[in-house]
Amino acid sequence: MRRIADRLGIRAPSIYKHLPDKEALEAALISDGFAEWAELCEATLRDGVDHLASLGEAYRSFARSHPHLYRLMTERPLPRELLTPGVEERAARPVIEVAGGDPDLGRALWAFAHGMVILELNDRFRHDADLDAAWRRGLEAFQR
Amino acid sequence: MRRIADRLGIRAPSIYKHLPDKEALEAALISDGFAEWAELCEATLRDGVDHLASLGEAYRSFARSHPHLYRLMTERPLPRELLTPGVEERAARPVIEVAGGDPDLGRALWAFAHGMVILELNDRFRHDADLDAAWRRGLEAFQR
DNA sequence: GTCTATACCCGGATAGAC
DNA sequence: GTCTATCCGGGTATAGAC
Repeated sequence: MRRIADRLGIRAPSIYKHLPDKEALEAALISDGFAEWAELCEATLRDGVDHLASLGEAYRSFARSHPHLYRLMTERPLPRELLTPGVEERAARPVIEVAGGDPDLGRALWAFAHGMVILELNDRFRHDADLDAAWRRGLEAFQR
Repeated sequence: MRRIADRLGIRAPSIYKHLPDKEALEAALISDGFAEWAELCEATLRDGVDHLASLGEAYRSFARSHPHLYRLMTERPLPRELLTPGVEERAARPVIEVAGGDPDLGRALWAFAHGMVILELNDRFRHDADLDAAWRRGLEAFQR
């Protein structure tokens, strides 16, 4: 709360005049994150050729552009009661769509993308690992 | 440190007579975790039929049996200088092996398994999701 | 809507006696 | 190798003046 207040140019206690507590602040950030991700997806699928590869690139790029937000969105159970209604579904739809409408395959694909991204953010791959190649191999597997 | 001391039946400061600091304690736990995982793998691959499916099951079961240890092993960069020499490689070998010796495919497979496991631990799947089915779909993709 | 002052809790770690 | 007492930094959150 103190660091966020710093960025806003105010003191931490002032935040509580706008939002009830930290959880509400997180929920607002997460809702915005889902909306941004959904827009990114919709743009990507609109004009892309290889939808699977494009979505993979978009996913990795989103996570690397907003690493803290990405963690907020994935590292804990979602505060669903506090989110903007419908954002979660809107964000999930493109991934299921690219999985041919199969929710189980969609979750497997999400798990692969999330695993690649979070292990990269956590610096858990060996530094000589070729992550582009790993992404390619994984997406190839899901292609067929 | 206080909670660990409680479990040991001593006070927190006593830990520092055995280990220099928290990082060293974590490294010791992580080394043990890698060793246990490697043994589990070696047993699994020794007598299993479908190696890929068996390893997937072993991975998920390991993570669910030791959720905090699993997080310790994956959520931050490894303190490699402090680990028992060779444990990381020994733990990684079975996954690369089941990926036909291809390190890139091995990393993709690891990412899928880690993604499935950590999203489950983080309670990030919808509660009506069929995780067994998602695991099956993902492993099928990597099978071919 | 902002501030200052502060309460309260929890974390890792150290000093020094026994 | 254990203990008690303590330090110091960090976190969220509240009270109450302006």
